Amino acid sequence: MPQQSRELSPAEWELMAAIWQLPPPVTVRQVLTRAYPNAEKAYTTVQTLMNILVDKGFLARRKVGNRNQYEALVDRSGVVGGSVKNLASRMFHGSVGALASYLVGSGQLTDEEIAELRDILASKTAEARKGGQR
Amino acid sequence: MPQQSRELSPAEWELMAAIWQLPPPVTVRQVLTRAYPNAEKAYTTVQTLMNILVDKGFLARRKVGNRNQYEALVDRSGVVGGSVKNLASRMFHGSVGALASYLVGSGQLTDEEIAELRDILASKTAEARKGGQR
DNA sequence: GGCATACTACTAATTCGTTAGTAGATTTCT
DNA sequence: AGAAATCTACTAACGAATTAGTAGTATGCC
Repeated sequence: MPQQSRELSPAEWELMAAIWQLPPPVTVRQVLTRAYPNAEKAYTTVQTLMNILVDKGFLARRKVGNRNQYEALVDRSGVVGGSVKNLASRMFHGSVGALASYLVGSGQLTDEEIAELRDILASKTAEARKGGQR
Repeated sequence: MPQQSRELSPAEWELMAAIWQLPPPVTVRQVLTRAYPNAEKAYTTVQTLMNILVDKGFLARRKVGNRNQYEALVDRSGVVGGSVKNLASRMFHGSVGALASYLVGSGQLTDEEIAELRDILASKTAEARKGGQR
């Protein structure tokens, strides 16, 4: 039975990234070609992984004729959010804010990125002020 | 031989978090007590993991008498940085900035956290302006 | 001195992730 | 039609992570 919303392993992420780029539904062949244009992985490897993703509840599989078609059951931002929360919980006692602070203070951002963030935050702040607290 | 700067697994992180809190050097017993005050893990489990951490180059082990003492060889922020880069590379094509943007835009931050970030960024910006472009 | 406790080194079992092969059915090409 | 390619289902194998037990040695308490 399908387990709910675990985390994507690195190899699984590579496949899901390709699947989110393709128009649904997708086939094993399409995912293989998109994710590994130079056949870095074997067809059956991708097949196995996609079936695991079905078991885990990330993909739906539908047999059309005697071929399988797959469709994403989760969207990218949801999975990203889960992974981020996971990282934050391990490293910052679950505080996404602390993770964000670390990033900003870590010196790993370019000046452009810092400026961009400042703008985003300015609009957020304005928004909060306008909307009030609900 | 000691491998260099891989990533910490979840269980390994728990131990390192305890080790970074304790004054060096530490013993297995100290780490066990700190990380698992209610004996959630067995003594030998922690022992095994700490020896693995030595193999991986995260800890140094020194035999004093016939007891082992351990000392961290990496600091917390370095490991955090590595994990963050790792996450960014998998989810945002390696862009830490994109990860930061996602965090700020994701609605996972409280108003206080947003305000705090805004302040940090403001000072960063001022700093950059003062330093000028070299 | 002897019993209990503690520590070390070693081994083991289980699970998960990753990769891919094989067998058999089906489809397609010539 | 017969050969080649493709697809599915199943199996396998290996490494890493996690957890812990056992045997042996040393330490400390009464």
